[in-house]
Amino acid sequence: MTFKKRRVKLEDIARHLNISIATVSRALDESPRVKESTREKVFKTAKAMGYMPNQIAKSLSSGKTNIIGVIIPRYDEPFFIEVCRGIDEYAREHNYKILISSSRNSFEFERDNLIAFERGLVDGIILSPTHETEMFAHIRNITRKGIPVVLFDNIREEVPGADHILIDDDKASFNAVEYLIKKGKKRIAFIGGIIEKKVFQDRYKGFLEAMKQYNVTIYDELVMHCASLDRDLEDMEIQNFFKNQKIKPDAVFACTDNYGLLAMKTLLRSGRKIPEEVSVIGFGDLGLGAVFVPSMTCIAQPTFEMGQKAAALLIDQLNEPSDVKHHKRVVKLATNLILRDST
Amino acid sequence: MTFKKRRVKLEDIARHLNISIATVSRALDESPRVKESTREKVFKTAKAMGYMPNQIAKSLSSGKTNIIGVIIPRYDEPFFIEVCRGIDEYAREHNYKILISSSRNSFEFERDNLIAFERGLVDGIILSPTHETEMFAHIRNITRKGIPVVLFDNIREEVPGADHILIDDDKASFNAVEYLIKKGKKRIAFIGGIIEKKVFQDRYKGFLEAMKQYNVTIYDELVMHCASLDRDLEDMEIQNFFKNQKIKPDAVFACTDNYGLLAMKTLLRSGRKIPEEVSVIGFGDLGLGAVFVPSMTCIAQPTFEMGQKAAALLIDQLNEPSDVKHHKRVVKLATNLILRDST
DNA sequence: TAAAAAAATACAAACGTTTGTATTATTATA
DNA sequence: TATAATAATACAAACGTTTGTATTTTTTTA
Repeated sequence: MTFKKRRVKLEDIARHLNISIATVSRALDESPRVKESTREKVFKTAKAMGYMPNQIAKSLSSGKTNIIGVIIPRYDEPFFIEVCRGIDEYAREHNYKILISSSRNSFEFERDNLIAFERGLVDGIILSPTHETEMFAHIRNITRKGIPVVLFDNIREEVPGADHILIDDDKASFNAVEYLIKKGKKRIAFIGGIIEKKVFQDRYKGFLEAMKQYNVTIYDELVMHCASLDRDLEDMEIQNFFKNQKIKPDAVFACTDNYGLLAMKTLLRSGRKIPEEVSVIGFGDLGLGAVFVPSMTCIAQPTFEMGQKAAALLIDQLNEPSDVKHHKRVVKLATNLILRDST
Repeated sequence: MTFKKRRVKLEDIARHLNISIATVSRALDESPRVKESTREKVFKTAKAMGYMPNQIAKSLSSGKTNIIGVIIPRYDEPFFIEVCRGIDEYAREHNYKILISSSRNSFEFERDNLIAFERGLVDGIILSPTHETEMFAHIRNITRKGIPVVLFDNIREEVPGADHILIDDDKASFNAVEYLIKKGKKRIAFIGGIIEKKVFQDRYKGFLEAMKQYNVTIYDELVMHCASLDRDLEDMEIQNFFKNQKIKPDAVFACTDNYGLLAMKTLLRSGRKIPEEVSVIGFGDLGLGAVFVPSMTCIAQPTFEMGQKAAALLIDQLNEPSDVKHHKRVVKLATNLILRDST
């Protein structure tokens, strides 16, 4: 007998106890305005009738949904998932839920997602812009409406009114490459990512700076920027990169941990010895860098903390009285070079 | 000047054009009940005033949120993320959003999440039960209220009214182990997962069946069930497993791809040759099985499709007229043994 | 050109809460 | 015991839509 019984609402409780809806509402809120005995009766009846508050009605009435919208470029990137975990953890502790949307590396999707979020479903937004995102007008539109926004990871342009969280990619790369140079490496290969992406520009910059500062020759043949957005294609690209090199690199600096692992795989399969003949450093410590044989040296980012911090900044904005002019904050997080067997 | 201008609503458009709210609403809906010229005026004004419909009000009025709630045991498991991607893809195509919540491998959290979803925030729920989930009463509570539910992956008990999606774990394991046996392996090690989890019980069962059917000796020392819920601990457990074995396995069947990779890592580091001395098969093809050197043979599950199917079943339930008695469906998906260098 | 039919629009209730204000019931004070 | 103070409750508007029904306007028909 699948007869769908109507949801119990405040009115039902009120009618049953012959009191007003307002009193029921206040009783359930433990307001001091209702008599102890009434409150007890209401609780008992609510439980007996299986009352469940209607979140939507609550939200409409209060103007708050307690949902944070999160937009990331892709799901199949442990970095973003880990950030989401951080956001989720902090959010949950503060009574917020998160609604994750992928922009699928597309500016169009990013904008559409943003517009969807603008319809009052979320109280605030945490966003990691895609590499396609050149114009930030769509984000400014949101902040201008007074909707709190926190940006992270790939920020090409600062948005007035939004908070920003970044990694010092430039410096992190510099340190890693410097480390290779000091180990005596002369032919250092660089595997970058989509060059339109600010983080990859910065990592490249750090590489260049270190090479120049220590006067190490940069071989064009040993520099590539991965353009693929798909795991399988990345693999192909990296294989091709190493295939016909006349100069054999004695070190590889890869701008993601996946690139690092793919490089190691390709090198090992072509018979090269790691780290004896060639060292490898990856960026990020979420893939299987620690499990790979040999394990991979890499730059660890505080990914989870990044998410937590993003959530913290957003919720902080949400708690601001609306007449306070929000002061834009830029948070820079530090990285950490983890030495393993590949160097 | 951060003055928060009030959201534009239907009323504002109505007043501006001196027509009724109902007409504005219908005009924006392209209802045939409004005159062409009126519709045009409304659209123009809406755009000019920057109107954005209020999703919450819409939901309250229509009784639909167009949100699907998804509960998974953990985020840091590529399997679940991939399923979520599948759900998201299908959902998005059908104008639904997904709200993901992690139960953190805890029954308590799972139940709490379910209760949160019961508050009318989501139209339906897709859930993968934790290993702790023995009682399914909390899920039955939901279906009884007429809220559509689809379960996947770790289903210990069928829930009346819910749809179920599973993998034929038993058979997949049987086939993999049979493959090892036919290759002539005599000392096959088994690395299982939390034994409370139905999927791991089934994978173990498949292993046992194959071993018995072909009369291969099962060495207690070569069988373990990983109990950890944390990546680092898993690593330790597996290292310990191999450490003091008197019998050296000539093959390893691991119940997740991560276990498989950890096993390969441990074996390689202790100087064993793969596949010459020992073969390894993993379950799942989402980690770096293809990137590892040597690459890992594994049982591939249609993870993304699983998510799509789950969303499809759920949305199908949502579209059912509410008086139709829903017929519970059980969908079983097939797996595929991918041969690589580790065997 | 008046009545009937059709088209366009307006009205008002509903969705399930919250919350400010008004009212009633209770207790304290003189 | 009448009155003031306070406690408890009820009323009603508000949140921003949707939608069934009533009303008005326009068009068609005789």
